Amino acid sequence: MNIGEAARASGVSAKMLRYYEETGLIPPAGRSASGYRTYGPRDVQTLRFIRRARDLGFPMEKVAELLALWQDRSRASADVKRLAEAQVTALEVRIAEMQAMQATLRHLVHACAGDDRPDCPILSDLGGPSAAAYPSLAGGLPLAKR
Amino acid sequence: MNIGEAARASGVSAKMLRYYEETGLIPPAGRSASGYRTYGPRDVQTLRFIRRARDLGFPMEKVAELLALWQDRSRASADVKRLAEAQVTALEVRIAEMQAMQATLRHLVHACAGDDRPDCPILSDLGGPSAAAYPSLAGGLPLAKR
DNA sequence: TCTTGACCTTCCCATGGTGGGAACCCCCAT
DNA sequence: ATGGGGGTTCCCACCATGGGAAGGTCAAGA
Repeated sequence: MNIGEAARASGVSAKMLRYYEETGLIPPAGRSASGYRTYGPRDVQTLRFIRRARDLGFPMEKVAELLALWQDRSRASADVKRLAEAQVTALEVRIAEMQAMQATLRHLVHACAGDDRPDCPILSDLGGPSAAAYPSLAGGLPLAKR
Repeated sequence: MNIGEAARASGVSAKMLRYYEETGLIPPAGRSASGYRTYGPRDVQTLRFIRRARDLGFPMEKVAELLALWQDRSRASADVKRLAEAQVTALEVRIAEMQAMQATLRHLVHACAGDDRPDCPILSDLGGPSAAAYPSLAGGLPLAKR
């Protein structure tokens, strides 16, 4: 299989395949005589594993750990579970942060007339000197990706 | 006020202050004879506005729009409200994605013994050929920032 | 007056994952 | 032999932020 086919079969883009190889997440693929990367069904399986772990929100670093455990036949399932639980917690934190933002926003939206007059509690709140309950310490929130 | 003091007073780091200026979000600050940037209470208020909008998860682009509306005395509150509502929706989407991940993860965690044996449904699921309900199309999720 | 330390300046680099695209090579079918 | 659809490497951009180097400035205390 060439890189494009492996990408289609695994759901990981060719671009990412090269990147994963470069960063050492996966070992260098074999090469054809003319320098093309070649992949087997086993590689595709590994890539699918990675893809799914990413889809569950694991950062690359954790994906690497999961991958290592997956390939270690003498692993303890407790180690895997720990990673998964940590991810659940990480998600919880992020979700809570965003929900706090949402609560504040909904409150403000509710108070805004939304007509053609300039008075707007949303702006006065953002601009005001008040200490207002801001969810601070949030993340940059790259809203919308892929 | 020098940049450090303005940073402390507004909650925006000096680094970000320079960056906001560079990208045109805020106009260039005045300069002292020796080249130091100088800020007044009004600037601090603007910075606090920006900080709060960021804390509500607005991306820079939207912050710029909010800022423009804030400074436009003839704005229609409807425009502000629209922006805020869009942000609520954006957050909703992200939250839903993460909750889907969490649901899948919790399910898997629940099924894992978490002892010293190697058998682990989490790994078999990630590695398996099954189509399993993966929340795909999620974000990169830069977990943990600031 | 001189030193010291806390401040400021600009400039470059890194992050995390991903996509875009240029410039070039290779393989197969017509 | 030619064209199109692969592949390869390399660099750039995103978004918003932090880190740090190299050097100029300011104010307080000796």
